[in-house]
Parts: sequence; C-alpha cells; structure tokens
Amino acid sequence: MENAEIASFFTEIADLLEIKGENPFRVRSYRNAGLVIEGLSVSIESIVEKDETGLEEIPGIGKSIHEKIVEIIKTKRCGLHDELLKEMPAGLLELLKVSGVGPKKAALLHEKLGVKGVDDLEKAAMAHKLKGLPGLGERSEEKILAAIGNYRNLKLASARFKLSVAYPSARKYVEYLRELPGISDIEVAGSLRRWKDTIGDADILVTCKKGAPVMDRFVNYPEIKEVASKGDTKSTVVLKTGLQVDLRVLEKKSFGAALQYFTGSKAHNIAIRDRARRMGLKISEYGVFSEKSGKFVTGEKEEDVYKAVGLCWIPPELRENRGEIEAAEKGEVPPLLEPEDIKGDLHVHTKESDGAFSLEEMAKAAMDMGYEYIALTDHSPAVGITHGLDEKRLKKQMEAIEDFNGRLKKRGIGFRVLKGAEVDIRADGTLDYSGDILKKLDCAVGAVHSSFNMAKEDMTKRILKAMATGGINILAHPTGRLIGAREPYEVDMERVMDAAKKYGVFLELNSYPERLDLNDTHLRRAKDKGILISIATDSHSKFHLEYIIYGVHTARRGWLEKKDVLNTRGLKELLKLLKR
DNA sequence: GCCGTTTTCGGCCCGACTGTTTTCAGTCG
Repeated sequence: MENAEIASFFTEIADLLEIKGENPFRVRSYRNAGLVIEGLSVSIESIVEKDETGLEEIPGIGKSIHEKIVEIIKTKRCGLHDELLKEMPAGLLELLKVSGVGPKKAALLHEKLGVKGVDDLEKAAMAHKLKGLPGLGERSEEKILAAIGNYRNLKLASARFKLSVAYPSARKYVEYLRELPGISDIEVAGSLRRWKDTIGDADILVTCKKGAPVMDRFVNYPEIKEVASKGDTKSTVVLKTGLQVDLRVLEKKSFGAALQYFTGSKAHNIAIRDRARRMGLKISEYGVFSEKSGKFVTGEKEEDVYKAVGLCWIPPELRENRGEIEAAEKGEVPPLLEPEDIKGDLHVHTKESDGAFSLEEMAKAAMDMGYEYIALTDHSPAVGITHGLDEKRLKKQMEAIEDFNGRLKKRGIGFRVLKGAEVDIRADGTLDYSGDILKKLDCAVGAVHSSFNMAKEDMTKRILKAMATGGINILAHPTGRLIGAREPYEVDMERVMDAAKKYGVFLELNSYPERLDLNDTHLRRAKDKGILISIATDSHSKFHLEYIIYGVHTARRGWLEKKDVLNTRGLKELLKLLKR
C-alpha cells in the first residue's frame, strides 16, 4: 500500500474529528501524521514488514497512530475511520473543500439542514435556507454558491496547478506589480518557491512604504476573475485561470520573517515555531520576538530568522520537515545541485520521431544552453504513434550524428551529439531493438509506453527484466505518471531501485512539467541507495530544453547534490559511465 | 494524540479578513 493511501486515512480522520468538534490538538495529531507519512521517502509498508517498532522513530507517530498504521496495512481499513463515517456522511468531507466552509459550518449545515454533501448545500443555498442560521446571512449564501462553482471547476481541472502554469503566471504578475514606483522588495513565496510539482496558490510578498497603492494595483490586474478579499496588508484574488494569488504588504524589517513564514511548508513552520518557543522566542510573519518582553529580535533577512533559532539557512526546496531542521542544526545541509552544474541533456527527440526540430537545430539549442553534449533519443518502432525509427532509420540517424560530430571537430568545437534511442520496454520485458544495434549506441534510454494497467508484480518483473538485458543505460520516467492526467503505474520502486543498482542502470528524473518523474521522495531514496540520476527534459522541441529548470529544482527537493547526478559529469567521464 | 533544554502532565504556531456580529467566531494560509 502506498504511503499516500495510508496518509489519506489519517487526513480524513482529522477532518471527521474536526467536524465532530473533537479536541483540536488530537485533530492536529492525525493531520500531522497524514502529512508526515505522505512526505516520507521510505515506504511505510516496508518498515512494517521489516520491524514495525521502526514506526515510532518517525516524529509525530506515537503508540496510537502506530497501531492504526499496522491495522490499515493488514486489513485495508481503520476502525476509527469506519466508526466516524457511521456517525456522519462521507459527503461532509467534500464539503470542507468548498472555500468558506470549514468544520464548524459543515457540522451546523448537517445538523440543522440535513446537508449530506456539496449538492445538498447548493440546493439549500439556492432555496435561501442558509440565512437565519447562526452566523450566516444573505452574503454567505452568495459566497457559498460562488465557491461551489469554483470548486467544481477546479475539480474538473484537477485542483492543483502544474508548476509550468503557475510559475510563468506568477512571474508575470510580479513584473506587473514591480512597475509601481515605491516597491523595494518583491518575492514569490509559497509552494512555488519550494518548487513543488503542483501548486495550490501563489503568494507574493512586497515591501512598500504605502500599502494602499500596491493593493489597488494588485486588484486591478487585467487577468483577474474575482477579488476574494482586500485589506490593508493582505488581499486575495482569483485569476481567470482559476489560480488564487495572495499579496502581502510588509514593512522592511519584517520581510525576511514573512518570506520564511509564507514559503512554508506548514509542517516546516510548525516545527520551526515549536523550536523557537522552546528557546523563549516567538516567531510570526512580522519577526522573531522575545516571548517574555515581546521585544522585536530580528526579521529583515530570512537568514536572521534561522540564525535566531540556532540554524543555518535552509533552501526552500528542503522545507518539508523531512529532516532538514535536524540537518541545519548540525550544519549538515547538503550543498544542493545548481542549474549550472548540468552539462548536457540525455533525453531529447527530433523530428525523426515525434519531435519538432532537426538534429542540427537541437544541437545548436543545446550549445546555446552552454552544454557539452546532448543525446538524441528518438522513439523505437513499437510506439507507433510517434513515428518511431526502425533499425534501418536508426542506423541512418547514427551516421548523420557521426557526420555532424565530425564537422564540429574540424571546426574545433568540443560539443558532442551522442547516439541514443528511447527504446520501448515491451509488455513482456523485452526491448524494442536488437542487442546488436543497442550496443552501438552511446546512450540507450529504456521506457514503458504501453500496458500501463498491469498488476504491480507483472510490471515490476517487466522492468527488472528489461534492466537485466544490459541493453539500456537509463530507465526513463520510471513511474509513468502524468500530473493531473494519469496516475503512476503500479510498480515496486524499491525493487526497481535495487535492480538499477545491481545492473548499473541509471534512473531518470524527467523534467517535463507534466511528468517530474521520479518525484522528490523517490529521488531521495535513490540517493540513499547510491543510484546516479539523469536529469533530462524529454524535449520534443528546442524550446523544451529550458524545462531542465523544473528538473533541477525537483532534484533539490530530493536532496540531490552535484555528485548524485549523472549529467553533471563532463563528456569524458560520462562516456565511461555509459559503457555497457 | 504527541511530546519533553519548563514537563510523564500540560501544553500544543500565529495573525488577517469576512460576515455576522455589537465584541467575535469561523476560515484560511
């Protein structure tokens, strides 16, 4: 059972207990357990199999949640979860996703009006049954109806935004705001600054002498669909794309504290504030304060905030409360991979298969990126829709590459195009090219493109078999997920990683924003196992080479350093590593 | 329910905005 699945039991228990009006701290324990489990780089199931007492070493998991984890893995159910659902309808959980409806209102609506879900709520609001209930009036009915509309739209659009949508969108907003005179600092915070693979909303922070003109400009941005709230220091809008954007206006002396706070994650902040409290300090978005005297200690720079609680600065990508605080305490935050460490791209397509540009055009674009090499990895024939190359056409492409490299050499250019292919891993685990031709390639990338719905054991065997042939250097997009469109296929990633190690196959971090595959927790696991990662773009256009930035930051989320990445190597060392 | 540089009991992160209030609860991040 996947960690995410186990985690969702606890998140739902937290929601249900909250609706029930239980002790908020008990609620928090369950919610926190959900967060912790979801963020773990090791499979919870594998811990339980090995030695379940290992669970109690995970912070936030005590005796009671330990027992429930074991129960969930063994029985696929949880007694407490079942009992709570007997007391109230499951639709109330969905109600909480409607903006403006929290646990208290959900309970009230259920108790007074018998509301069992979002559809019921919509009917009740349209029939004006809400006004008259304590704390609810006419405005509330309008707001709730609007929120239900937004909720349904977002559900259709799969709720969270891809990095590649939110990132440019936020950058554009920042540029628009920056045009206003008087703005000194402006930064994007939140999950965007942490480079999460999906983004819930965007947070922008500014320092400015006068807040009012910034807020006015903010709510008059042409791309806005709706202004959700507007205050002196905080406003929220929803863009036409559905992306919610928050703006905070701050004093200079608070900027670092606010940046720290609004960057999150929530779990990281709770841990940091808890630490501060134990040291007699209080941290808010306005600064670090002495708990006793209430006196301002520091807050202008983010570094100062961390320093005040005895920590070195922590890169945003690590702030998930997955051990980064302990590392910072010991001064052992790893020197993370930097964009300029990348020396080349080992997975790109040309128009020979389903790309848009030629060998020359892709090579030129890679040189412009400052790379030393690029591997052309067009599809093999099995992926019919992509116009995959048969062995004859592949040989022809190899000759063209050699010819191109020869011309570069004559001109004294050190750049090199590698002969590669993205060879399909068939359903039976065999490869879509013969061993003979694979041997002649500099870089063979293996990938699954069909029969995604195999049973976990079969899929695992399929991939292990492909790796064992010795025909491939790199396993591309190892889980096959398409963010918001397709779930990862079922595969035992522990065994895939162990096999990668055994057969000397590298794993890919596919930087295509819809993929980001492997993800952050898998990457960290691979690093722990000593497997080198190839960060590649899977470019189908020369413009896609820029997507490497998403891969680099995802790698940083997985704690990867320069030494953990295959394509930080220079050409000579790379070729040695690619020998099969 | 979890946890321990004040603690095995008694705490648990903190503040803005909204709509309904006539001083605040609920929601959100």
